Amino acid sequence: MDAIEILRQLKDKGVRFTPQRQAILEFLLETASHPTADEIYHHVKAKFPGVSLGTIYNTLNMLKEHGHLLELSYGDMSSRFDGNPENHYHIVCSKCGRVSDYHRTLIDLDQEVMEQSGFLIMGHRMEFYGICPKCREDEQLN
Amino acid sequence: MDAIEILRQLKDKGVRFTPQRQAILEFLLETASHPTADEIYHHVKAKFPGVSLGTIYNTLNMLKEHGHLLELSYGDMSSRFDGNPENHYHIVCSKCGRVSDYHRTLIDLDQEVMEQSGFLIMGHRMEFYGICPKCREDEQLN
DNA sequence: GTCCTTGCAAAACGTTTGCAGTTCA
DNA sequence: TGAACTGCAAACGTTTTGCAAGGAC
Repeated sequence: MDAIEILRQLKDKGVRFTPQRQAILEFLLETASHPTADEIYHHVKAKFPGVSLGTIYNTLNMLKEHGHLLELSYGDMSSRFDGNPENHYHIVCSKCGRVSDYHRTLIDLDQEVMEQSGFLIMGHRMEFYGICPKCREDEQLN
Repeated sequence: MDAIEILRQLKDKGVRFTPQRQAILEFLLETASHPTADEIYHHVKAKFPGVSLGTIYNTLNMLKEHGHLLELSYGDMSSRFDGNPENHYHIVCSKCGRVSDYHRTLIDLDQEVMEQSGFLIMGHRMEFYGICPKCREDEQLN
């Protein structure tokens, strides 16, 4: 599903289609880099020099509320955003902060957790923490 | 392992044993509530009226660096801290923000991820998102 | 005695809010 | 036309930093 299609669907919910939103969403869908709000801001600014950070956050929060975006936050740095929020997993480098995707079909635990906990489970997130190959290489050189 | 034992171990790494640190760590170990820094601050303040928030953060960061603490952050609120960071899982209520533990021995994925990704995996975190029983009840009443 | 830690205050940072003007439907 | 959105700037809450005084070892 591309940016235009998603925004058309959102129109039915009273969300307006604006060129800024299109640019933000297109960038999120085409990148696999889990960008921060600031990185999105600078990228969109190339096309729309007048765009503001407030608009970026406005759009990110709107997309998050409608389930088109996953926010990944880690106490020591700004949030990163993942525009492909279907169930997949992340590997976070504790040294450089890079976030990689890990593609693998895991067992479907949601149903089991729902039955055991009484929660109404909407989704899940799984993350592995470690040192990425590049940082391990750097460590060996020093 | 209790607070005193952990702090004794840290002494070998040049970390000083202070009563404030003991109080913070004791609270983290005895509670299952995943408190925020501010909640820890107010709790410790009962014993040490002069303690400052800066000291709380100082201690939390020190414990995190030494692997005695897991920081759980969620873009829309302040970080929560888990003083029992061995592998277990969380269920986060999207309405009230409460974090519950989910105890279950999962398959050991770390080794597999390590082989497939080239990362040196140190640990992982798994979280389920949904609505807790109390909030579901509240919804039905309204 | 040394160096780490504390408490305090100020600063920094990411994010949100308020508002006047603009744009989409 | 009217509600939603934009850009800007100010505000907000959490976390970090700088520094002088105090405490652990």
